[in-house]
Amino acid sequence: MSFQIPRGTQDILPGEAEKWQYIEQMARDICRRYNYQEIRTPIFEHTELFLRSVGDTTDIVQKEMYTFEDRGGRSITLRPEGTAAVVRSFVENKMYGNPNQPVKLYYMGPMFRYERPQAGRFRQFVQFGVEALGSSDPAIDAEVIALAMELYHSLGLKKLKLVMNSLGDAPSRKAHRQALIDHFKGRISEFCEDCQSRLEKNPMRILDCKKDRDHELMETAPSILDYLNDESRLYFEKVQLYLTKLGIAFEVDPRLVRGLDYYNHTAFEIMSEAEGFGAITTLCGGGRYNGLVQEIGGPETPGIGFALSIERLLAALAAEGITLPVAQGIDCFIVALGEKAKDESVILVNKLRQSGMKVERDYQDRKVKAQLKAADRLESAYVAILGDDELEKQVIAIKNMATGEQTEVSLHSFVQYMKTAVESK
RNA sequence: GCGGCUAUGGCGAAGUGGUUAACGCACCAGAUUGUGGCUCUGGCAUUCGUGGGUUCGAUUCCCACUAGUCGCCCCA
Repeated sequence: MSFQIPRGTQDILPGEAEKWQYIEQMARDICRRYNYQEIRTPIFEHTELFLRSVGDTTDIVQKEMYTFEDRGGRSITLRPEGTAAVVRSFVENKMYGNPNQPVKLYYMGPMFRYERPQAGRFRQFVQFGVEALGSSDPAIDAEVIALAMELYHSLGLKKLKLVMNSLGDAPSRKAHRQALIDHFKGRISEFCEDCQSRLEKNPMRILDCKKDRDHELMETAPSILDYLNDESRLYFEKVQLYLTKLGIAFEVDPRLVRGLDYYNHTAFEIMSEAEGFGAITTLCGGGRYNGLVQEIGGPETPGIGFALSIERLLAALAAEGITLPVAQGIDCFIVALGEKAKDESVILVNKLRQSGMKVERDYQDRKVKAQLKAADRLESAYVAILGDDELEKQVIAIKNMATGEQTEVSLHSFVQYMKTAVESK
């Protein structure tokens, strides 16, 4: 074997690609109805953008970025997530000056993270995400979450869990942070190495630790929810109220901490609860990032968004045994026998296609039997057979593959006959 | 970045330190010289991920590499 695909990447082959198209189409249609517009940004950005936005203490920045120097000596990074670039573009193109606020955007495309591949984890994966910039109305938080849920529901997923938390605003976080440090400080030596280093850098993440989750101090640790100031608390309550009014079930998990530094207030994850899904169950993650636009050099602008992986969405569909209604099969297969008939079939195939039908023929010089077999394999609804006999009479035989019935129609009425047959099917 | 398991034809899968590598599916041909889905017959891996080692001999034993897979960390 001379070449193989790079680790953690995948070819999406025919048969599978149709599912992607179906999902993408569904996502676009939902965005249209929610009035989110597509934005396409480059696949790479200046490294500095991600250091600033994602946060240089995060795992993404510390060990997962595809960073390289280009020929001009610039440090370039393949985007590990979508929000940074959208915000960069928002600022660079002065979308904050757009009279239509908030600016509601969506994107779909590959992201890159240098990781060990695993079930549901790839080095190149596709994210669909939305960002709403310019509003701090809790209704937009609920709208963004509803949009994600609608996509999953419209594809038939049922076994989902929406988990919510509020990370609060800056003063709330600061107070909570201090409370956490005070809580763990005395006995931090009883915790894992990671947690020990988290104590000063980001004590909130200790709560998220899988290793030490049973430690008694975890139970009694101060919850962010108790440290939210009035403004933050009311905001979170309003988001929950709206979700409830929308009939979207959720649970509040005060331990939910998102991996990127830029989040505040609303944080949420949508997870699959399907049996045998594997270790990674997060389908979608998102939250509010009110300081990010300013961090990137724009005016103070609130924002909220989410990102979800199409790969994991497909895995969730598979886990729930859902088959997407992707069209398969063709309308007509033209079997041609003999040189003259083959010459004629070139034209007939073209005519059918131009009138909207999905049509195929033989290009392998196969015998009748094999051509019929090929038609069967392609799940063709009809087969049209043209040989010397038919050519002489200026007719063509049409066989309904489901019933086996066969009739002859004149060549000049062939296209019209096929059209009505296919449409009435 | 760390650990477990795996690597045989287009796919699934058995197998043994020794001159012919099961089987199933798919595919091709024929039985049916102009008609598919069923049946029958035949065909289809100078070769067992790559490289090296042990051995008289390795697909089978050992090592490395690569890849897949599952898990840890973390995330989408």
